[in-house]
Amino acid sequence: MKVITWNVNSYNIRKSQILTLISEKSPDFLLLQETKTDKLEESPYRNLGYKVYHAGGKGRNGVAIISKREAEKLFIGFEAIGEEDPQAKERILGGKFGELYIFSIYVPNGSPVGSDYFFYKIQFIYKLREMLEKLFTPEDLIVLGGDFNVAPEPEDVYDPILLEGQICFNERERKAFKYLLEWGLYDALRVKYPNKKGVFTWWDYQFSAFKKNLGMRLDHLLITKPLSERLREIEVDLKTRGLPKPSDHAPVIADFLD
DNA sequence: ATGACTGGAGTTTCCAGA
Repeated sequence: MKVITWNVNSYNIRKSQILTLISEKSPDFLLLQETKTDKLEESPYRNLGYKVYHAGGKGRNGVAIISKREAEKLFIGFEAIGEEDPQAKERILGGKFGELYIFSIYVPNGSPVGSDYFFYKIQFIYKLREMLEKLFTPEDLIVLGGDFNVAPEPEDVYDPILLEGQICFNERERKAFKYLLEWGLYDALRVKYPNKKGVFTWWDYQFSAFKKNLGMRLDHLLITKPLSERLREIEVDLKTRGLPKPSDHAPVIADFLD
């Protein structure tokens, strides 16, 4: 079973790259973030044998699940914990696929540090754990994939001294992210590569950051223990980030034993 | 040339992204 998560930074601009990724990798589940549209077409994916599930707003946010299997149930926003948060409805989309639960997540950026929006981001991460507690147990087969906008450890940014305290790499965000994991999730990349340095998923469009590998690891596949035991391989798709007119994020691709 | 941000909304500029 192959699962890919990718912040595409606009569905419309990245459409052909998305179709290429599907053709080349044939994922069982493709999780998209920042579709930045309220309408996501279905026919190109139907033709390739995929179902499309999308929750998005005009010009901003937007999460999708493109799946070979049909969802038996969908989870949108924080409805499971009784929250009527309109933003969350464009940032959280989950589906039940047999015994698997797959989520596409787009955590708010939260800039600037210390602003109301920053605290909204922190709360958002705590609420994700609350949602898991309400719906599941850590023995369930769960994938939380997406752009979490948090680099969890010093190895996950190109310069931890320079970036300490900045957005996506400060104590409050790392603490919230760790608390989410402590419910019973494993950071799939670190399951396979616990100490590997220089693995990033986002590079600024400016300053030739990708060429110099000045990036951060913000996109994650968080999985429960039974899935971590089935993790075969995981990689960041640098080729897609290197294409002309790329997203600023690279896809993260994981393969599990069936 | 040792280098230059992108996308969306909606208008010719601003804002968010991270």
